[in-house]
Amino acid sequence: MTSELNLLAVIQRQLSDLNKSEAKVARAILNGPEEATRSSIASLAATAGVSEPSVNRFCKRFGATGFPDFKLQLATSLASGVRYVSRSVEFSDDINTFPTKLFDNAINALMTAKEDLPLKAIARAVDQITQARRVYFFGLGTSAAVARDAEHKFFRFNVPVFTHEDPLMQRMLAASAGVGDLFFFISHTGRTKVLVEAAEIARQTEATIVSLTAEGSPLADQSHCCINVKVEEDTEQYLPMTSRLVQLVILDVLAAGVTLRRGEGFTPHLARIKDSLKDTRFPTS
Amino acid sequence: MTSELNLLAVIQRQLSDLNKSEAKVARAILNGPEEATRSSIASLAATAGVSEPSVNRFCKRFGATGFPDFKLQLATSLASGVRYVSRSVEFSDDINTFPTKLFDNAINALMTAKEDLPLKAIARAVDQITQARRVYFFGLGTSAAVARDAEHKFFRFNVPVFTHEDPLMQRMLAASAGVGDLFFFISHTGRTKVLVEAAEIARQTEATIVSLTAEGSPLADQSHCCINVKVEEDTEQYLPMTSRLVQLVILDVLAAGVTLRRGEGFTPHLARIKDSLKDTRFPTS
DNA sequence: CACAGTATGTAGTAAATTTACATTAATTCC
DNA sequence: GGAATTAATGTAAATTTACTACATACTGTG
Repeated sequence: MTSELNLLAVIQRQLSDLNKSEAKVARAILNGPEEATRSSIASLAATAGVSEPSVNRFCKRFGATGFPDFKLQLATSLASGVRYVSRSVEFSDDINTFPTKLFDNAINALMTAKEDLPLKAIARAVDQITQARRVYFFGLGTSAAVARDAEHKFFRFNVPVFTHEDPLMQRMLAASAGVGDLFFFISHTGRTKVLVEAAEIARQTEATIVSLTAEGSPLADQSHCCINVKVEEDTEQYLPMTSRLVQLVILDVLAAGVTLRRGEGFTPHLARIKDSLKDTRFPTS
Repeated sequence: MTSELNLLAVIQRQLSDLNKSEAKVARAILNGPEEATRSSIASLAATAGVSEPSVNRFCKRFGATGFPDFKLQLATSLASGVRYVSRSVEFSDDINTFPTKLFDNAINALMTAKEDLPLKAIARAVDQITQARRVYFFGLGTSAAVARDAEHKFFRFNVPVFTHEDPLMQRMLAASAGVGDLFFFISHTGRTKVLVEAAEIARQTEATIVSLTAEGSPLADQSHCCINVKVEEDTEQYLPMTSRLVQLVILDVLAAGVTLRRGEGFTPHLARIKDSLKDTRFPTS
């Protein structure tokens, strides 16, 4: 009866506590959830390689009154958009399956991140950015692109923003920093040597260090304010796919925070910037 | 089978075109949709004051294979329908509300985009990237950051990838293109003049033009293959916040597609690149 | 090794859904 | 306006589906 938002995750979590045949059922469902919603108890039992009552018992174990009720719950849970069990792309995937998987993983990551946002750190970062005289966004690799995005966004706020992908430039700027300078480091792992070194250098000045990175990492240790993003990146994947999405949205949040801090009087300024782009575009038919 | 976004709306719309008893069923369902998903065909027939086959016919009329299938669709539609309200940030928002709103909007955008992905265009783009000798990712403004991200990702695939934010460089490279060159243009509006011009120039060569942009835009017109992203950007917002997220995930999809095309034999190559980054990081405690 | 307890399956039963057909209502055409 | 035709609805039987009670097999323990 407890309408669980997220049935697949519950099943996944309890997988180890299940009986042999219940586990078979669980795996069959996790393998093809939407197919399961369309199956009869007989066909699902056949797919799982168990008897029909085993399926029925499985359903009751998960709080349903019976198989039809379970299917309903499953369908509802699936419809809420996302496969909560993050699914990695297999070589057997084709064009009909892997795009959806990647989108699901992305959505999943954002939903998970939304669950416990580090609001205090965000609020603090907004304060510090608002007060800063100059803001430097530093990242390397994939995070460089995130930094670049942040630059474009924050540029709108009249704050002098700078980005540099070059570690040497990052070091030099860090070394010559002073009061009012804010260094915003972006890194998924928080362990990239040259970036951490730049942070260490900046830390010896009067500058403020903010980072968007993993909790407890060397980079976090160097920061006055660390916005901690917990995203379990699929380790089979060879690139941080989902974490950068979360980083981008968090930067959106910071940007929105700064705008709100500026108050309504600031809106015309944004409008002016937007208008200035008008002539660079072909008019809409 | 056409998974309709909002079944109740469809029923409401067709209400006048229905037979007497079908209309009774429709009203019964509209009256208590979630109750309907829990009822048997008999009890719903009783509530509506019609016979069981009438209910069955009603279900088939709305594209279901039968009553259970209809209930499933209804449940799905009810579960997903709720969160389609995108909420914009107000000046009255505080730290507890606006971060969630921004995350919701982002999640929404991805969910909506996932609903109808242009799979044919994606498949085609994967083909063309796989075959290309060289790939150029071009974007301006926010899309430049997306292009940069794509560069990092696709670099892993042994394809020579290039990005340039400078419109002049973009023009020159476009002009000197030839067979085997692929230009991948990224633009939310598809109307940015200098970018469209670069596309026009490239179009006059033997190069392939792929774009990730709005359907029917000038940029799309110049492309051999256009991946169409429909995201209604909140016009009150002064920046394309959500569309770039969708663009990024679509580029992930393309990258995954290319990897799959390469086959399993390619995995060691990716692993080698990953290993090469090892020494640039502080080891995990 | 036997016993208790649990897990799983078999078979029968009840329920729900669908199909085929009969009946009634509505519409058309002389 | 009334027979003929077509569509709409309902009845009842057939079929599929799900559930229950019970039997068997398996697991672990004294």
